[in-house]
Amino acid sequence: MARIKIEKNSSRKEVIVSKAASLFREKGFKAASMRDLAEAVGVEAASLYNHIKSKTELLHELCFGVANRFMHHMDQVEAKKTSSIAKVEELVRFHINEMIHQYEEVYVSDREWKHLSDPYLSNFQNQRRMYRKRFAAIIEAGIRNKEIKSIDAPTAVLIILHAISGIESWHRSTQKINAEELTNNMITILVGGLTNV
Amino acid sequence: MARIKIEKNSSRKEVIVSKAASLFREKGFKAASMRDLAEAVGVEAASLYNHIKSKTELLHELCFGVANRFMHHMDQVEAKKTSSIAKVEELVRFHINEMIHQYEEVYVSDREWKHLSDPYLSNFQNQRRMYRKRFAAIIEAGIRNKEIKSIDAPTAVLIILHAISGIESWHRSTQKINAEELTNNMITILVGGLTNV
DNA sequence: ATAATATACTAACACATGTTAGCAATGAAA
DNA sequence: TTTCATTGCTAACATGTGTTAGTATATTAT
Repeated sequence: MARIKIEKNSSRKEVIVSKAASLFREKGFKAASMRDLAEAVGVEAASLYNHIKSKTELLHELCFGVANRFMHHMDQVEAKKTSSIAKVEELVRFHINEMIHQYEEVYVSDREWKHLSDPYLSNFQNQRRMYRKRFAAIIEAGIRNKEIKSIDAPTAVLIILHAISGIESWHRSTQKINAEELTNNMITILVGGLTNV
Repeated sequence: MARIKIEKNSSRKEVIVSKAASLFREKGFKAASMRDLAEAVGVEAASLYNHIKSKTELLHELCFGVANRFMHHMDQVEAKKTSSIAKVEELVRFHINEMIHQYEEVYVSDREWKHLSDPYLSNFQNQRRMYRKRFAAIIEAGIRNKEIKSIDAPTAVLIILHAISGIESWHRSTQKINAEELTNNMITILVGGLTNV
């Protein structure tokens, strides 16, 4: 009988969620079937239900796992007593890092949240809106004290977040520059592009 | 009997493709059913097949329609005798414009092409790769003659294209700044961020 | 060793899906 | 008016889906 192999400090459910992340990223939530997932895990489809409640639960776990990490990081950044531009850079660096090292989950959370259903859907959308509002507020503070170019803050946030999600293409490309170089280039363009000269 | 209404200069098939764009954007290709589409068009599902060959054909039409427009525009821009930075700006403006005014199609082409199947899939991916290569080449030319900051050109392309696709959020947001202002802000950050000072 | 719990399997269900066949109504051409 | 191609409808199909029931096996605790 094929059992799900676990590393130490990880439950079988976590294995499933992790494989789900990779599958949902590859095929999309709707196109990825529980039978696909079962095969990736090395078990029959029905067996998955000893560990999870539903397919949607997998999406919850992924989306809110990511959302919570970002929210928590935002708390920390806001609490700091650094310049606005330094805060922006720290947020950007965190995003880039997550997108590089927690690629699958972050990607899925970003692209597949549409398939959540209420009340999770509304909840997630609210968190997202809040996060962006707080990000924009930091940029606006920077504009007021002349650290940052006078631009529309929500637009800047939109550009930054989506630009970073472009790291998806980097992951898929065959001739990758290394991660550090990628980070530096992105910081140069995104943060450099905002900074007042 | 409910007939598909057509405006002048547009076939019934075009009406279907257009409604499909809006539906695929809203729900995703996989989650949007032919019965959903039929309802949006005002007809029974089976009737759609008098006009189209398959659900996938709808995706082809959308993806390659968009890809062809962008390729054609790239041809035009390359042929010009302007500065590199002017070419970049023109490409960016075109993208922004398309993303504002042909939102549904461009969005679907960008997010749902994964569900194409070979040989269309490979073909589409190639076109995409080519487009980005040509875009990067323009930026590299700009770097060589010092118009543009010395950065990794493929990374810059990745940032620009994904940032623009963020206009999706603008479409969905309730408090939109107007389109012209949005365009100017994006040009400022993206093109301004590249320009050598 | 025995009991209890966790985990897997097979079989099946109810439902949604894309699509086809065959036929009826419509509009344009003669 | 008759003819013919267009376009619509109903019914049905084969297949894939998420999920449950019931049962067998493996692991852990006593």
